[in-house]
Amino acid sequence: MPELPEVETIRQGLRPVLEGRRLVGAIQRRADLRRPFPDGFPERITGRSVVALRRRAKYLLADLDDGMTMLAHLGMSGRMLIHAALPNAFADHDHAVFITDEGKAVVFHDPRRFGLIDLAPTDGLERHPLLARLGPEPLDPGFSGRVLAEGLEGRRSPIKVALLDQRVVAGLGNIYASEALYASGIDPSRPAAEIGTEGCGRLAEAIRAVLERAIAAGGSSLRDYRAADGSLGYFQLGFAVYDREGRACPDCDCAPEVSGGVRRIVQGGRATFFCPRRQR
DNA sequence: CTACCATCCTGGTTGC
DNA sequence: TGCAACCAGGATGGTA
Repeated sequence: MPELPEVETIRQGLRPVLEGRRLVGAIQRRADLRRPFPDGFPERITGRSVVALRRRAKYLLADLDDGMTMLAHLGMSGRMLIHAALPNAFADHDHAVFITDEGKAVVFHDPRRFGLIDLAPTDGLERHPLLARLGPEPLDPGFSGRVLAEGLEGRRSPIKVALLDQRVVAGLGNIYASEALYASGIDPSRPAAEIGTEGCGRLAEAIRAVLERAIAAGGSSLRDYRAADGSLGYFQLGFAVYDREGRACPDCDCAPEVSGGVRRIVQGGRATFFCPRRQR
C-alpha cells in the first residue's frame, strides 16, 4: 500500500543507487503486471544512464539519457529492493531487475501485480495518459486551501472519498486520507463541496503536515511495505486513527469505554477511521 | 459532468 | 488442523 510518503521514501533510497549510473542489464520475468511491459523493455533501457529519479504522485519516474522516462507504479504490494549484486536466484513475484554499472541490482517485486512499468518520452511526460489527469502535488509550494477547494468544487461525494480521487490531490491513499481529516478536525462524511474556505485551508495544511511527518518517519510499514534498502518505516506508530478502531484518539481525554473511541466506517467500499468527538 | 460498481491479484487473517 | 470465506486496496473502465 505505498502512498506518497512510501514512494518518496523508496525514491530517496534508490537515488544513490540509480542516479548517474548506467544500466548494464535488465531482466523482465513476465509479460505483464497491471498492464503489459513496453515492447522490448529490457533492450530499450539497457545501456542507458539514469539522469534523475523523480516522483509524481505515487509514480516513480526515472529519466534516461536517451530522452525517455521509465514510469513505475507500485500498486498496493510493489517493492523496489536493492541487492549488492545480482541474486543467483529470484523469489516469487520478482518481476523485473535492473543491474547498474556498479554491479548492484534493483528488483521490482509485486505479489499482487497491481503495479506497472511503462516507458514514455521525457518531453511531454505530463501528457502521458497515466499522469495527465493527476491533481496538484500536495507538497509543492503551490498547494493551498484555495487549490484544494477548486478540486472539490461541485463534488457531492464525502470528503474522504474525494481525497482518494487522484484528480483532486495526487498521492493520498486510504491511510493518509483518514489521518489528514483527523488532523484537520473534519468529519469524513461531510460533502466535499461543503467544506468551505476555512476548512479547506486547514485540510490542505493537514495533508501537507501528515505527509511530511510520514516521510520523515520513513513511511508506514503495514503488511507489504519496505523501503528500498529493506528497512521498515515507523509512521504506523504515529497513526492517530487509522486501524485504531475502538481506541482513544491522541487528543481525546475520553476513555474508549465511555465514548467508543475511534470509529470505523466504510465509504466507497473502503475503511475510514475517525474520531466523532474531534471531527465535525 | 459525477457517482457507483466490478475488476484485477495474492497473501494474511478470521471463522467454523 | 483444514479449509473456505473474507479482507486489504490503487486505479481503471464500464454503466447509470
